[in-house]
Amino acid sequence: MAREIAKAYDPQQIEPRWAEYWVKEELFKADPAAQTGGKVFSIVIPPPNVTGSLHIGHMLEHTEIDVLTRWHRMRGYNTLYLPGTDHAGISTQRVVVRQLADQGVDYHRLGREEFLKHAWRWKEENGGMITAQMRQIGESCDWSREKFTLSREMSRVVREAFVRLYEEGFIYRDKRMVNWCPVCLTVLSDLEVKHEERQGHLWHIKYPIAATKEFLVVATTRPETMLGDTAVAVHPADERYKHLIGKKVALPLTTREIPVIADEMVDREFGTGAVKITPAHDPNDFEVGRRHGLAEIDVMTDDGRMNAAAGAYAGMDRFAARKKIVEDLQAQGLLEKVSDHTLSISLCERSKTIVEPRASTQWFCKMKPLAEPAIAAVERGDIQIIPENRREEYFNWMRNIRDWTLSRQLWWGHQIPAWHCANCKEITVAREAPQKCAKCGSAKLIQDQDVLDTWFSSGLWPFSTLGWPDKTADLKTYYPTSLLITGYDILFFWVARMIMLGMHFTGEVPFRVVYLHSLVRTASGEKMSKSKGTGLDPVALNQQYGTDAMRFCLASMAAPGTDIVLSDDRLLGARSFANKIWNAARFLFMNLDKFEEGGTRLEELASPESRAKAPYATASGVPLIDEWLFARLAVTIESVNAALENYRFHEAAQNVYQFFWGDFCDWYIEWVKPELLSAERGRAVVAWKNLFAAFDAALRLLHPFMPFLTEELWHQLPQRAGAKSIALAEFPEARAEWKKSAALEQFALIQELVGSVRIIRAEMKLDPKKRVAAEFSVPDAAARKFIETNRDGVLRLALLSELKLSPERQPQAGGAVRSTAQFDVRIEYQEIIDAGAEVARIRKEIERINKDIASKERQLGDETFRSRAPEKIIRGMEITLAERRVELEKLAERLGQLEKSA
RNA sequence: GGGCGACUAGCUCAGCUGGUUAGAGCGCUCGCCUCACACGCGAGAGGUCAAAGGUUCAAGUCCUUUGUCGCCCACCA
Repeated sequence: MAREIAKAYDPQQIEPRWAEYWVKEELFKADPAAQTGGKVFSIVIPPPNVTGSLHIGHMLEHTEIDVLTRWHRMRGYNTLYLPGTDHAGISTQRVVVRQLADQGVDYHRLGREEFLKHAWRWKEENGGMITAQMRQIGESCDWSREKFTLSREMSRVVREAFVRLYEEGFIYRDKRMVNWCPVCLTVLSDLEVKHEERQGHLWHIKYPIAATKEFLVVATTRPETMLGDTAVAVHPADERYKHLIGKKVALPLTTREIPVIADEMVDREFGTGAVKITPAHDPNDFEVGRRHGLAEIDVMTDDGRMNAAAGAYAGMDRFAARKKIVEDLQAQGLLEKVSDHTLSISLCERSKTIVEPRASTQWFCKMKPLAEPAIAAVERGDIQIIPENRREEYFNWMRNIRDWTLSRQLWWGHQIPAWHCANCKEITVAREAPQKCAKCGSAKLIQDQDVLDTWFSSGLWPFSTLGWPDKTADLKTYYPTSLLITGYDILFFWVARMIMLGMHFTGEVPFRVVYLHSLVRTASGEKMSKSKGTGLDPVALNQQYGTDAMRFCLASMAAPGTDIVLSDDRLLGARSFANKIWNAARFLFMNLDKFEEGGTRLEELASPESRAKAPYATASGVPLIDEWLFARLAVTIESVNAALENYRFHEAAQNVYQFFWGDFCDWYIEWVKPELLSAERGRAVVAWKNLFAAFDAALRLLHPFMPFLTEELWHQLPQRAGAKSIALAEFPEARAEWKKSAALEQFALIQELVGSVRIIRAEMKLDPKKRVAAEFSVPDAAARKFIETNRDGVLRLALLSELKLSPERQPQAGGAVRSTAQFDVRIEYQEIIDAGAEVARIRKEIERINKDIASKERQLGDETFRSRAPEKIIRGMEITLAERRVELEKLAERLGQLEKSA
């Protein structure tokens, strides 16, 4: 029965149906009992960045993940998603903090419990939204697992990991220089600090030398920190200052006197060669201070204002204080000069405020010993990093790794499992809250208020989600996982730490392959970001183009190594492709009744046994066109598989596109149309069977890329009883009996035949409806034979009224002629063609061929080339050369005729 | 200061381990509303592969230098 489907593909009508269906039917639920012959594909999924909604970057990532997962699933793997961890903890907090601020609530005063209530509520609401959006874009993963993240179970895992690392001596507590954000009121890891070049000043300040009228001039970019100076350092070998070492200088604006010390770290060339030392506010100075036993005077408050130690400046904002101090110094004549200076400032990645280096007591993790095995694993190839060039980046960072600042002064996150004794200050690190202090027995224990960097728990994800520290069946089956896909921007934040922690705790790598995808950028090349307002909204694009189009577009642009700039053009192209598929299906559906009248049940054809029978033969064998199409299909399947195996999504997409549009639609459907409607029943049925088989295979081939569209069409086609989803159908196999290279060559010649007539028609500006007679001269007898068998198709596609075949080289003049090495075609037509243009064209062509011939003759005549080049290249070149010569000869002949008749 | 990447048709980009006439999509030109599709069909124009050297029988592809743009890392006051 003929089926009506809409005239154009409307994603808004189709797509919403399926996302929920997939999840409801639990199509993507891992099945450890599945008989997969040990074929397991487990994939670690990065978290959606829960700052409100998805952005287009997620689309790329999840398209890649989903393509690979569906592809594996269709090929009989037991597949498992490990949904990404909540690294969004901090961004969640940021959003909630902002919202609270809008309501006039101070986050820091709120307290942990109260704040978490707000944060959880927000996360419930928005987490649900994210899940819905993920569904909408075709992600079939069950995001409810994400709730695991901050659950009690996860806390247990995090504590376990923390305590173990502590007991093994990796985690320690220390006072040292850290990056402090005065707005977020927390310490930041090095990775959370961004650097920026800014135009600043270098203030030269005169420090009076005690008991003299002299001054020692120091240069600084941050005058406000001078209030915390506890020394001035010079280079020990600096002749200018040697005599001052050990002397004292008066610290201006204060009553303190500070020593002049000698330290190698001073660069004699920079500034004045004398450096003020502020151990509490500068990393270098901190080191120097420790070496020389200097006091560490912190002159600032947590929120970046001057504290009591700053004397008269107490209470002022650090930048206001800077201004005032400079003014005061000037007033006292202690400011020698101010010069311009370009400096690199440190900014908090989130609040964009200038980070204040501060000495502070924090929790740290020793990284060197964790990094070593992680480096070795990548060196050995136990973990493969793709693309290759990121390996170096990984090594570079890992070899220069520094200890990791674990603690954060936030309410949101996993609280550090350490308890401080109110009595004796002893710290107890434990899995569960201890009853009393191990040292003094006091019961007055207070848990450390700090939380762990979210990347700590994220780093445990590949095994914590599988049940670690217990030895679970999941862990055994799915760990090490097969693959991690993520953006290269979190290689260090997340990937490196998962490798280090994974190897440390499980003794095995957490994943075999790390595929680092590109970042999607805006037209102006910026990284897409919500906060900058440069992100494309996937939901809006969804409305505009459809998810399948978006997915296909992203996949086709996902060449590894370079970033992606998304454009409307590409999206439109992908939408057109979706529409093309839809319409090809529409063509099938409109004529289904004719097929079914033939007595074959379509649903029978959809069985694997029937699929093996394609292509079907008529009484006279399998038609060339069908052999050709299935040969092309086999080639396409093979290249798609190869491409996906190597994460070359763009190649896979391109191959599918080319096959479906170029081969299936443009040639196959056009060619078999009349056969489908043929009065000859048997022939029509065979044509339909093959068309159906090919289309069915093409749909399955396309499914990983365009899940919605293919699911819809697959359901529209009759399927066997109990068939649930195309996602569970087999991915097409490149069957050995499909690979007919002869058919590929033969049909290629026919395509050329048709093409050459079309060229002539276009050049002569023939009325498209006007059929003309063509004369082909084909010296090769075998070729003449298969052209003869396929005469009808050529007649139709080339719009010919008549087709003459001769074995002779075409001698006659007149009409329009086109030649290749294999054949000539001549079209007789009374209207005179533009002889001048034709002559010009031929001359140009001759020139090109001449060049080519000359270059090949030169190479083939070269003994070194002949002795060194592979046989295949030489043979190929000889054949091509022979063909070129024939072409040249024909062109010259034709040119002669034209010139004679002119 | 280190490290990495990009530079190929008007535009956006492919081109994996060097190998016969460098590709695609969009745009443009010409002709078509041909009963699946104008989100379409057929044809065409358009490139000294950023520059200069080098290695090689052979270079868009490997090496060196230069230029332009971008990114990442780095505690120089």
